[in-house]
Amino acid sequence: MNPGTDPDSDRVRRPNGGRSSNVTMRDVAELADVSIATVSLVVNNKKRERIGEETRARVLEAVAELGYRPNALAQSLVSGQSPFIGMVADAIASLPFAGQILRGAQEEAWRNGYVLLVADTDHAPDITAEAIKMMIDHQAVGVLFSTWYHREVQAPPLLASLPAVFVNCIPQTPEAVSVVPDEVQGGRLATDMLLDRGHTRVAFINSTEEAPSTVGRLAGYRKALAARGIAFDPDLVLPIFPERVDGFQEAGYEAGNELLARTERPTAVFCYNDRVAMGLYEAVKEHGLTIPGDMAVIGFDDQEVIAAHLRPTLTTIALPHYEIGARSVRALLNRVEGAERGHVQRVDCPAVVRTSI
Amino acid sequence: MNPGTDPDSDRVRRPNGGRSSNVTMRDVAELADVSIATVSLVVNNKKRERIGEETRARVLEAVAELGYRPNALAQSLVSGQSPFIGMVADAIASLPFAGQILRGAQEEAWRNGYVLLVADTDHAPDITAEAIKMMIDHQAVGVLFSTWYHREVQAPPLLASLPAVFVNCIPQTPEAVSVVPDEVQGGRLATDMLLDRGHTRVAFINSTEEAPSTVGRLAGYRKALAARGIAFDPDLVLPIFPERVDGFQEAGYEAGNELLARTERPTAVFCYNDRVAMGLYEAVKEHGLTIPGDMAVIGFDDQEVIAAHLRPTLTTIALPHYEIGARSVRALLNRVEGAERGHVQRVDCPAVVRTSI
DNA sequence: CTGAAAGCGCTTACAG
DNA sequence: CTGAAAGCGCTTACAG
Repeated sequence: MNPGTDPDSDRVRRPNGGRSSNVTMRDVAELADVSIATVSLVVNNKKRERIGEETRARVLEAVAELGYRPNALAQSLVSGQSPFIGMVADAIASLPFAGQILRGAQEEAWRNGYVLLVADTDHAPDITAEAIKMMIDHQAVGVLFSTWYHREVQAPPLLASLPAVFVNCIPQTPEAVSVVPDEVQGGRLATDMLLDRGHTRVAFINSTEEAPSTVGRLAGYRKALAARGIAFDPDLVLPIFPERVDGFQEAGYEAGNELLARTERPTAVFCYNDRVAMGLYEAVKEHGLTIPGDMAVIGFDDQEVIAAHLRPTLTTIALPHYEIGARSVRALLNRVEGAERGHVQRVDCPAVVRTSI
Repeated sequence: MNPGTDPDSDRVRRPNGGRSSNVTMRDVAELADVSIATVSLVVNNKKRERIGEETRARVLEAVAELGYRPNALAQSLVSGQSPFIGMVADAIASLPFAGQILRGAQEEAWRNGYVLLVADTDHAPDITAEAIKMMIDHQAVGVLFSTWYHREVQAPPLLASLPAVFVNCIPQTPEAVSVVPDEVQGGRLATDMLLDRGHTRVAFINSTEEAPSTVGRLAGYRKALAARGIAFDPDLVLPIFPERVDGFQEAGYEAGNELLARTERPTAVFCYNDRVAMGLYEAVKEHGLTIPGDMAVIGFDDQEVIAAHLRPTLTTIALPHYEIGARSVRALLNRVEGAERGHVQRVDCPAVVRTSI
């Protein structure tokens, strides 16, 4: 701390904007009276054996006194290793879902020494392109391209220029790697749970968009039936058109009414999602019937606001968003390392048992 | 493109990990046969007048041919200006709300040439600290500290070391700058809308936590009454304890039953939030009454899944999350510039009219 | 009109 | 055991 010999004034201090945080390795070196190379070594705890105990202590003391923290940007520059993983999502804002993916991705990224650079594109192609460019410019090792609901997508052309993994979506490109929920398994699980409780006439209110969720869940429903030797009855699957009636709840309500008007009513119904179930509840109640007594119902998605607070609370199948997020960064990192060839990874959807079945 | 004179092999190419993207300014310079300084000038479109047309064209061509993009990290290093704004949120995952804040913040950040570094802490103090450190290490110009519901917070100590703005929350520190929703205005608006429709006995089902939302909305409710010369009747505000009954819906249901059992029923009710309204709907229906005929109801939050799809659809007051996010980065940037002294900025909550009043 | 040089904050062989 | 030097990919005075 020899202030007398410290040629502090000779040094050009912060000729840059001045916006930079402050104390650099050079400051530490001067205070500890060692070279910056030495500071680097002790700060990074490298080649421990080569640094004298006394010196190391002096450096550490200086670091503490100045509150020094290495500039991560400079470190990246020299190491050539970016600390960033990009994540471009079409709608973090719309649903809690995307947030869970983000969380899973973030934690797995941190665990591996990476940091997430996120962008919400709101489906705008130009924003998507801008976001990807931004990520490339910041040297992201790769990007997670994520959608808030499971679907097929057109991969943005820019994505070809760096490692990418598709999260909750599947592009046409065969070499792509995707991580998505296992819709078939989920549909089967939902149906099995109803069947397990002795129901044999199980209806399925399914949506009509051509999507992995609609076809997958239906396939799962049929598998469950087949496994028990129950014949598939087309009359028991009710198609809904949420876009025509302004929402899933509305569609579920109508489908429910149709179901309840039948002479031979199903005793249980598997709903395409919790919103549909919410509408169905409404119909059942208007008919003076009770759930699950007169009709058992199971949903899909585990959308907390609805599922946990309907009367009765809704048993449902959860979408494994957190896990999908986490696995996506693992897949991306593998891909960066050169491992991980194109394929889609399906993650199990767990049941959340409440009181509607 | 003189390959003969290009001493390519003399240059040490990418002695780093090899992870780095690829083409550098040096590559462009060689291809265009100019110095890297020149490349820099044309790429950044600086000192235009000083670059010959012919040269500029040659450089641009090389840039295009190689697909060169500047390394943003290196640029930051030399300019001393970070492109990052940190955003630490306690729960992006839980609700759609936080996502809207993120979106608003992101767009405003991009507009100003910044990029968001986001971290979801799930309320864990150690993760919060780690996140802030990470942001400091990456030279973020400042951080947005955001909570998913409006409340008072204890500012993390680390936040003292760089410019910060509190988003959707208010710390005790007086010099802090906060951006929050205007609860009083919102409460008043909700009540006014009911009053405007001729109701005079307007109940308010309010939550009991000591929070800006509960006290603010109540204040707004009273103001609206006072402005019309309607005496405040304490019996008309029903306290609920959502944590005791496992949810707002459940609490709203119970409060609804209590209200409906009264001999002199209110004709309209302002609910603390949409979830409470959802529970109230249930109670009203069980009593064989209709909304808004027998009872008008207005909510708060505009939680899409609920508000837009209840039967009848719910009129409610929206939380201006997007705007809060956008204003927060404006405030942060001002703070970085040295302007913006400590204060709290309240953003108006707009009404979303549907069919329940 | 253009290039050489210094420098941003670091790390890593290479000497000694 | 420790320091000087080169270099990461850029930008910006300063010469010419």
